[in-house]
Amino acid sequence: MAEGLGRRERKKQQTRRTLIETAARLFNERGYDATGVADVAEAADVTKRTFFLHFPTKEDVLLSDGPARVELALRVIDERAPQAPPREVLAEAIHAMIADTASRELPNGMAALRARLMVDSPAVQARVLRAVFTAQARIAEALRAAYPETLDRATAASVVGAAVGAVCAAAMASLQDGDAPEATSEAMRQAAAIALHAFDALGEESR
Amino acid sequence: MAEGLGRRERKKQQTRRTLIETAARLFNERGYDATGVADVAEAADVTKRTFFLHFPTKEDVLLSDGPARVELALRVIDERAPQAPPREVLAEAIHAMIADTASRELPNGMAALRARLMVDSPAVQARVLRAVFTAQARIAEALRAAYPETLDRATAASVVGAAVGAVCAAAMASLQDGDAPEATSEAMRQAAAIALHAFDALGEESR
DNA sequence: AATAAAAGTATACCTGGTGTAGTAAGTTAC
DNA sequence: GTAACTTACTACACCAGGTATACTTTTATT
Repeated sequence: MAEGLGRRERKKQQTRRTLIETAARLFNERGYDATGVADVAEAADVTKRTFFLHFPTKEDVLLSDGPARVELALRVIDERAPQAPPREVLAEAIHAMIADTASRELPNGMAALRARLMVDSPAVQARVLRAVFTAQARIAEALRAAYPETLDRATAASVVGAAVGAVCAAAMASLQDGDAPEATSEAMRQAAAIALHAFDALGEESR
Repeated sequence: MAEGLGRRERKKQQTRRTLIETAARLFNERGYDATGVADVAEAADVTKRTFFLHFPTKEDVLLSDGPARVELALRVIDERAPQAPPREVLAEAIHAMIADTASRELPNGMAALRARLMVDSPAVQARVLRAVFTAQARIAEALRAAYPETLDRATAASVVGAAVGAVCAAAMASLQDGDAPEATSEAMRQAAAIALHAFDALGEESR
């Protein structure tokens, strides 16, 4: 996406990629807490200050694909609503995010690393949860905005919260059981299916 | 609870209470980021080191009642399961937590302060979400353990994740709308009712 | 009264993160 | 082609959250 953006932009993206890869490698080798930002910068041959010009915190280097995934979900909602009913639109948005995670962050091992670091680093766990929470809020708002007559804020927040909460909890449980990637994404899909029954609680016209 | 525990323990609890009250007051007056741990310690007439002997991080001083609330939910599950069906047991546990929040942390303003700080301090938001996530995991495990034949880990994680996710999302939405405390707790109860329909997705014997 | 345990003190230190000013490379205009 | 403008990056000083260590003082035990 957007390739020919001049040498300056290309070098910037290169620095960014190098920082991400270097950080992932060092976190893997030495552990998260034992790897300082200074170490990552040193190994990537830039200064510590440059790291923070690319990522607001140490944890954010693990979340590079997050924003794109949220945009994906918002695009699905924008394209499918309000022709399709809320339940189907939300289902498709959630499934798009699950598929995106499986295709972009399983090959390079980023999802697995993040899941592992989440278990034994409070800071990583906190950052990931905050990203999920923010994404959830944006999706809920987009869904409400797509059906302004039939969905209020609290209801939209509830059904999206239920879906996202269920999917995340199932993913964590699966990963802690040591499941293979395919088993984990299947568990996420099943959790979504279960949570989407929250729509059964709503009136006919809100589903 | 447990009053006569000797002068030493009483003084320790007194120091702890003073730190909590002082921190809450200063956060209110000057804002969270503008108040350093050193300031809180100074105002409470102890050293910075003493603060960290009572609370592992600056954020934790806002979460003092959290653990007790989780224990409450676990006790409800322990007492009511497996006689009552999973759906009812989870509903009662959630309602107990909502009621406890409303009764213990609305009078002293702690809930309101925490909600406010959560909005404009990433660190507070992160810590609160992490606490919720941990609580959710413990409740899911307790529920699964109470019905070992009929609930697997992923399913338990899904329904609890749905319920907790919905309640939290609804609470945040309500608080950001500036609702009064009673309106917020009502929104939480409604969200729980909606999310508990996730049980409809399960087989007859798992509900 | 003597001893042990534990809360709190004093102080130095580490690391994540920011402010500021400057350099050098890349881009744009003449 | 060169001058002028941007901007990614550097260098360095600094702050706040959090930890390690060694010490003092109060409470509990016998």
